[in-house]
Amino acid sequence: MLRKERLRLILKEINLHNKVLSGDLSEKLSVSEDTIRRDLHELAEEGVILKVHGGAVSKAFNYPFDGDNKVYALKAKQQIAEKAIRLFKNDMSILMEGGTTIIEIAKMIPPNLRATFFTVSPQVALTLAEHENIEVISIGGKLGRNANIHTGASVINELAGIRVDLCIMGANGISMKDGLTDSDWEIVQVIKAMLRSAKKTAVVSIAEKLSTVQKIKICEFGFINYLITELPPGNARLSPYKSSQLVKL
Amino acid sequence: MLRKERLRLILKEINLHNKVLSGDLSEKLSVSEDTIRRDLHELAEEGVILKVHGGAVSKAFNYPFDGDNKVYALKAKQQIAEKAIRLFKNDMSILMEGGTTIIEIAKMIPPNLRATFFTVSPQVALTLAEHENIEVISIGGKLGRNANIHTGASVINELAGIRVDLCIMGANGISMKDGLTDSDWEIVQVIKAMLRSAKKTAVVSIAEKLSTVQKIKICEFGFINYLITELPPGNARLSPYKSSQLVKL
DNA sequence: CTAAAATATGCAATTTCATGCAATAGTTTT
DNA sequence: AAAACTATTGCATGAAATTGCATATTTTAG
Repeated sequence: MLRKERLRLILKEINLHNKVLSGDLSEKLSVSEDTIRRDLHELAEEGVILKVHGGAVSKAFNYPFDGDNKVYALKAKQQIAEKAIRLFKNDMSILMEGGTTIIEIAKMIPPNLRATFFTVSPQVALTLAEHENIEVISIGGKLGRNANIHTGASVINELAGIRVDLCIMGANGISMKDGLTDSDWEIVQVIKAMLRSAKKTAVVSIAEKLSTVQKIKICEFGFINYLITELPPGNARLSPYKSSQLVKL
Repeated sequence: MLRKERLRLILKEINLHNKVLSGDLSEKLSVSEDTIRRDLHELAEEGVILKVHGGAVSKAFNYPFDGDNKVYALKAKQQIAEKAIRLFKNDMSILMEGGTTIIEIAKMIPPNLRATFFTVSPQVALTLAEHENIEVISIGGKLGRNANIHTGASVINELAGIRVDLCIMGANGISMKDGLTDSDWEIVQVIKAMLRSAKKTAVVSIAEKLSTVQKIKICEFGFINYLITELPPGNARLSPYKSSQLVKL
């Protein structure tokens, strides 16, 4: 059998079943596993499959959402993400909310970080799943209408049962006087539960949201350990925000 | 024999069988392998074939799909989706597994359908979320490494607590003799739990997977109410599949 | 942490390939 | 028709590709 022929069969098998094991292919195609590995390596180089320990998986299956969506204020959010990942250390457990900023953080996690992530956002879960060394646990529940966040009593329940080192959350309104606020009651309930589950909490937000207030209160600033914006920590617009334990990044 | 004539025969052979071996041709046409190689080289220069180590393959043979992130056998999966949504009625509760076929179903749900969907797949959840009138509930848990499906004890637990009208699932291996099979133990556990939670079960699969068997058994065909492929229900390839309650779509 | 599985890498045996060369066949020119 | 010339072919040789095995390393699972 020609090598090319074999490569094509492997590709077909992967597209058909979403994943293959080197051992199975070796048996089916009557070549050594070494050869299969070399084949998979080549297909992965071409970018048509995704090689994993033990075999390979279909790429289309793993990235069906690599879309065209433009993110508002992407650059600022990436700057925020760069700062946020400095808080991550090996073997931490980290709870992530949802939103475009937090997805940017998830994308930017260094590949060698070894940690456990909890999240209430399917998008964040999928983004996190692309990293080899991290374990992803979705807190499931009713998918909220407005934001793509799991909400409802089951989420609150599950969150009550976990304890993480760090919680990363966004906030729609940030002001020193009124604390963190949002406009969606369901989401506020979830965020409150997240706060209770975390030893430390970081709030990420583009500067544009500073000094804005939404209808529903999440918490006072006293509960927040880190405030991360795209501004340098010394910027005048951040000077109103201070509390005994607040660190600006 | 004229060289031109030989070239024509070689090309015909490749178009017929999608591949040729230099050795075979040498024997069949009574010329040395060197000559065959020179012939193949020339045809490859013209761009009509693809020369590979050991012989040549047809150009169309090279890659079965064109794009980057295209779904394999998309058209067939869309045909399946069209049939599957015929099972959906207002006010049903429906449990969906994951996979590219099921995502196509989720995309194709009619906008006016009013129903509750449960799913163990973040991607399916997000796809479902685009429909106004349906409620989406994620069954959360550890995100599996191979497929993007929530797995683990918590998923089994949660599934044990729900009862739905219909379960839509894929299967990697389908055969009348061995029933439904898959290759991932974690996923099989989840699917088994899904089966227990559903009053009726539909299996969707492209015809290519028929008569294939994977390592781990999910269940016999007797547990399945609907088998949905892209083939018409009367197709001969479906005739082996029959049980007292099985409906083919 | 430890043991088992999977992987990467170097190596050797085999097969296939490219190239130069000479012999032959076919074509053109004289 | 003979000479000159070009194209084709087979063979020899060294280069390159392919594959399986041995071994060291990495990854995974318990």
